[in-house]
Amino acid sequence: MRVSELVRRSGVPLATIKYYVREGLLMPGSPTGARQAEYDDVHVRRIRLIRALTDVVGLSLQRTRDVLALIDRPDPDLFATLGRAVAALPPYETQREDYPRARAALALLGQVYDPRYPAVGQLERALEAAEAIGIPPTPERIAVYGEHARAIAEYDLAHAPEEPANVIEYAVLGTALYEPVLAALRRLAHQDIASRRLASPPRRSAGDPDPSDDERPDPDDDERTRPGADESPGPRAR
Amino acid sequence: MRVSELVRRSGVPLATIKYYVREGLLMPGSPTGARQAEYDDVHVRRIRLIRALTDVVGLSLQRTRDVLALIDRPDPDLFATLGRAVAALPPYETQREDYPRARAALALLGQVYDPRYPAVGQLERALEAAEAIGIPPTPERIAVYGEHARAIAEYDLAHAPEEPANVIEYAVLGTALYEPVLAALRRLAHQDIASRRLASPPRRSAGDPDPSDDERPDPDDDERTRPGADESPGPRAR
DNA sequence: TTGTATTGGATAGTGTAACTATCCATAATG
DNA sequence: CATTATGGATAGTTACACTATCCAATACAA
Repeated sequence: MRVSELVRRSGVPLATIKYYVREGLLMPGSPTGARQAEYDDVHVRRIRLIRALTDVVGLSLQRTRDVLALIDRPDPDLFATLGRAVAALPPYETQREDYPRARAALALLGQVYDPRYPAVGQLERALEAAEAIGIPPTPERIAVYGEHARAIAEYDLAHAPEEPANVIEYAVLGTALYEPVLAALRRLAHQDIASRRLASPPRRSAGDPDPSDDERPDPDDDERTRPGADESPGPRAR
Repeated sequence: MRVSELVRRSGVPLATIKYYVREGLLMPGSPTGARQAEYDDVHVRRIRLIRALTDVVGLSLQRTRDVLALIDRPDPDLFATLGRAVAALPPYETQREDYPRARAALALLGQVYDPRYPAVGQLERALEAAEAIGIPPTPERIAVYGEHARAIAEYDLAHAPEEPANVIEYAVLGTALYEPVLAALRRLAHQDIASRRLASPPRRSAGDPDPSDDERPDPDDDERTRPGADESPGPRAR
C-alpha cells in the first residue's frame, strides 16, 4: 500500500507518520523505485502499537522507542529484557543503593529484593508517595495487594506463548498494556462497590426518590450524580 | 513559617512555589502585614501531594488541580466525586455512547455497565489497545483480572476512614496513589516468577564484568538475593 | 536608624516534546 | 501530458512546566 493508504488505515496524519519514521519509531517503507515506497500491515500494526504505548500507557516517544527496540532486537535473555522494559515504564526513579520500603514490602511477601530491579525503585517511590500524603502502606495492605498482584502475574506467565520469539514481545507488551486494564478494573470495582454501599445512606435531600432502592449504581440521571459530567470544577485562574 | 522555610522544607524552588500559587494549586500564605505572609504544614503537605500526583501518578498540573479541587471542596456525593476523580486519571477518553468491550467485560464480571462512568471509557480504551497489538483480552483473563481487582477494591473500601470528611480524600487519593503500587508489585511479581522459572539459560560466565549490562538485574549471580528452593516461608506460596 | 535581605507580585524567558506545515523535485497515474 | 502523490528536508507551532528577572515594600539585624 502507499502512504495515503497507511494514513487512511491508521488514522494518523501523514506529517506524523513522517515524523515517526524520522524519529526511528516506524520503519520506512520498502522502496519500489527511486521515489516511491511500499507499506504493509507491519506498518499499520506498528503505528497502533506506538499509539497504544503513548496514549494508553502514557509513555513518551523516547520511552516508546526504547520499548520497541527491545521487541525488534530481542535479547535471548528474557529476564534482562523484561527488566529493561520495566525501566521504561513510569514512575521514573534514578537508581539508589537501597530502598527500605520496597525491601520491607518484598520481605513481607517473600519475594526477592534486588535494588537493581527497576521495579523496586518504582515501588519505593510509590510507597513513599502514599506515605507522604497520609495513606501509609500498612503491612496488611501490602500483603493484600502483593498477593493479588502475584496471582495476576502467575496467570500472565502461565499464558505466555510457546515460541520463544514471541515470548519477549508478549512479556514486554503484556506487562505494559495490561496495567491500564487492571487499573481501570480496580476503578470500576471501586465505583461498583461504592454505589452499592453508599448510594443511599448519608445524603438525601427532600425530593429524593427513594434512595434505598437498588444495589445498582446511580440509575438516575441528574447532573449532580453524574460521574464525569463537569470538566473543571475549581476556581480557576488562567 | 516564611517562604524561605517552605522552600527548605519542601525542597521545591521558590519560583516553582510561586508558580503553583499562581496556577491555583497551592493556597497563598495567610498575610501577616501588607507584604508578608505565613505558611504552615498545610502548605508543606500540599506541595508533597502535588509532587506525588504529578511525579508518581503522572498527572499534568491541570489534572492535578482538578483532583485537588475535589478534595478541597468536597461534594457530599462521594460517588460522583469519585467519578470525577477517576476522570482526571489517564488514559483520557472522550465520552462515547457505547463501549462494547467494556460492556462485555463488566457483564462477565457481574458488574454494572454504565457508559457514563469515566472508568468504563478507560477500560474500553485499554482493552482496545491490548486487542490492537495482538494480546487480546480473553474472557478468562478478564475474569482473573476482574476478580483480583475487585478483591483489592473491597479491601480499599473496607479500610476507609470513618469520618465522612476524610472519606473523599481517602477515596480520591487512594485510588490514584495505590495504582502505581499495584503496578509495581505486579511488575516485581513478573520478575520474581520469571527469575525462578527461566533463570538458568544462556547466562553469563562467573567473573564476567559485562559492561553493557550494569543496570540489568540478575538475581541469579548472588546467593544473598536468591530465595532459591524456597527457604523463605512467606505468604508467597500459593 | 540605617542598610541589607526577603518577600509578594508581575512579567518575560527557557527548554523540551510532539507534532504540523511548507517546499521542492520527482514519479506515478489517468 | 497534466495532475496528483510521494519522500525528504526544514522550519514553525503549541502546550507545558518551569525559571529568571525586576521591582517596590517591608522585615530585621547591626
